[in-house]
This record gives sequence, C-alpha cells and structure tokens, in this order.
Amino acid sequence: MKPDHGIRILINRLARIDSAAGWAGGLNPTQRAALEYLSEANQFSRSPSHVADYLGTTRGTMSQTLKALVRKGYAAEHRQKSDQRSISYELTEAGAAAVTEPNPIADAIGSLPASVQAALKEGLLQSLRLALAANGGQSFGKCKTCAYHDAASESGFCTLLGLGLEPGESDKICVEHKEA
Amino acid sequence: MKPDHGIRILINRLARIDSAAGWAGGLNPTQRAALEYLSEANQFSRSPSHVADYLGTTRGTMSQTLKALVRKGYAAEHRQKSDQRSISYELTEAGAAAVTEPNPIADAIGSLPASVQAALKEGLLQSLRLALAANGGQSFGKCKTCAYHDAASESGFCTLLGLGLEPGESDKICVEHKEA
DNA sequence: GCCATTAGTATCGACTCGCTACTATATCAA
DNA sequence: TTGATATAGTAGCGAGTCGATACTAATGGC
Repeated sequence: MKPDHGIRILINRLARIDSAAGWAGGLNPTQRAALEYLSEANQFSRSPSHVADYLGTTRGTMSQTLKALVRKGYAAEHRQKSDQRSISYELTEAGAAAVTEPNPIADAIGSLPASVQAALKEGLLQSLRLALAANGGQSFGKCKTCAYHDAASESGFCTLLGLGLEPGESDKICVEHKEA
Repeated sequence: MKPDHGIRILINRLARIDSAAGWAGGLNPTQRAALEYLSEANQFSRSPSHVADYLGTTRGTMSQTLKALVRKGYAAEHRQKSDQRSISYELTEAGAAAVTEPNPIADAIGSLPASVQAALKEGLLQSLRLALAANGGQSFGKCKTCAYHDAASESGFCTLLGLGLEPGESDKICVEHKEA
C-alpha cells in the first residue's frame, strides 16, 4: 500500500517556509539551527559531533557550519581539558541575542489555542521519539528528566559523569540523557 | 518577552532528520519535495513559479531544481498552448514511482494512534494557514474544496477558468484555490 | 504600437551536503 | 611499553540549494 506522506509533507513545507525567514542577520537556516541547539545544550553536549547527531547531519558538515558561526562572531571555540580531541562551542553575546529574535512561524504557532499547541507538541514529540528509535539515535533530553540526575545537591549533580552542574544547567539538553 | 520557539524547533528538527533520509535514488531533499508537489498538483499548477510559491523559495532556484529533475529522468517539460511563456512539468513513470517510496518519518507518524495523527495534522494545518496569511501566500487547496469548483458535471468543472477537469483532478492541488 | 507586467532562465558567491582521506588524541591489550 | 584500534575534528571534492541580480521572450492594457 502507498504510504501516507501527508503529515510528513506538511512538516517539511512548514520547515521550508520557516527556512526562508531564517536568513536574518547574515545567518542561513542551518547556522541558525546549530545556534539554537548550542543555546539549549549543556557544556558536555556542544561539540561538532553532538550538534551533527542532533540535527541529523555529518561531523564534516557541522564542523564547517560551526566554524562559520565563529567567523561571524556568534560563537567561540573552547578546548576541553579532559579530552584534548573534543571542542565545546559556546555562544557569544551576539549569538545569544540572535536566537531570541522574533519569527513569523513561531508567532503563528504561538497564536493558536493552548489546547491545539499542546496536542501539536505532543504529536511532534511522539513522532520524533519513534523516528529516533528507528535510527538508533539518542534522546537528547534535559538533565532534570534524566535517570542520572540527582536533584538533591545545590544546582543538580550528574551521577554518570560524577560532576556538579552549573546553575540552570539542569534545564539544558544533554547527549548522555537517559529517560528516568 | 522571549518568544517560545519550542514547537518551531521540533518541526525543523523533524524536517532535518527527514532530509537525511531524502537522498535516496539520486535525488536530494529539495528535488524530492518538488517531485512530491508535482504529483499532487493539477495541470494549471505545475510551473516553476507555482512550485516556488508552494515551497517558499524563488523562481530562479526552482527553475534549476526542475531542470535537474528532467535531467535525471523524473520529470518532463510541457509547454502550454494558451500562454507560451509558462511551462507545466509532469512526472515520468520513474518520478511517479519515486514519490511512493517508503520513508522512515512517514512510517513513524503512521504508527501513532489515529487520534494523535488527527490532532497533529490539524495543528500543522492551522499553523500553516496562519503562516501563509502572514506572508500573503496562496492556500494551494484541492479543487473539490474550492469555491470555483462545480461538481455537477462528469469529473468536475472549474468555473474560474471555464474548463472541464480531467478525471481525478478534483483531488489535486490548484494555485487558484479559494476556500468555498 | 508602445509599455509595463509576467514567466522563465543564466549567472554569481556563499554555503550545505555526503563522502573520502587525513591528523591528533585516547584507549586497550599483549 | 608498544602497538593496534577507535574516536574527534578537519580539509577538500563535486553536486546542488539559496538569495540576488540581470537578462530574454511573451502577454496584455491603453
């Protein structure tokens, strides 16, 4: 039987229309998506490999994209002490400002009834979970919903890495995330 | 206030993951999206301009993309008699086959409960309508839901163009569509 | 017949994309 | 300790999208 591509095509079309609006500030849509991920990810999850996994592209492409962001002043490289091979990118002030800019698609969605928004988000999340499971991908959830998260200490503690979290970091995305 | 980009980012991420799977058969994701549109649009709606409007890109880019599809044997050009400037593209057999191929994201969505799928589709459609209205874009609906559609005759009649429709065409997308 | 409009295209520079090949660091085992 | 192997990041290739601009050709109004 012919598969029903209807919803998939709707998602792609919305993303495409959003892309057309994503060229603001000298950025292109991919660079903007990477920037948005960096703003949501914790310090252990901001390497080229991680961003590539999250966005479904390759290390090579993402390496170039991140270097472009640095060149444009939206991000900065930061070599890790623990593993000299890996690099953690972080947003500059300009980068942090760019991700909060208004956006027509976000506005359109925001003006929908709350119940419709909730149903939409739930449907998208379930689709994403299934798609990632089929791909063998990671969940990329937030620390506070993670099985390794210990909320007892001051600003949270990661029992997997044996490290304390920075303030506010329990609300960030982590590559090691495992649903509690 | 900082806008909530959550749902927008989910949509983009799903589209991005889908894109990675969209390289099958020597096509790239954009070429596939154009092919999918051509398979759903009626004979008056398959020009470079129309596909560009539908997918939110420019005539120049879409012109190149459609020529690539012809070069690869998935589509064919067809000059209109009425207006010698415009071109209508149509799918070849290979093109028609390519749009029915299975797809991991479509499968994931298809395996969700019917109620979740319905809510998802409804939320996406409402978002799309608002986004298009904000952009001044067309609705691109199907003939059978159009104010100009007269279902009395054999296979439908377009009262705007004053033309009879081909069999099955009332289920196709039209640029001139106006919600009844 | 003139002129503004429209449809399609060619070309430019920047960039993504998958891919392959390479370097440097890290890890593990004999 | 010394390989052997895996991992992180990158450079470079060819194809092609993308916005932008500048063109040609056909159309339609006046």
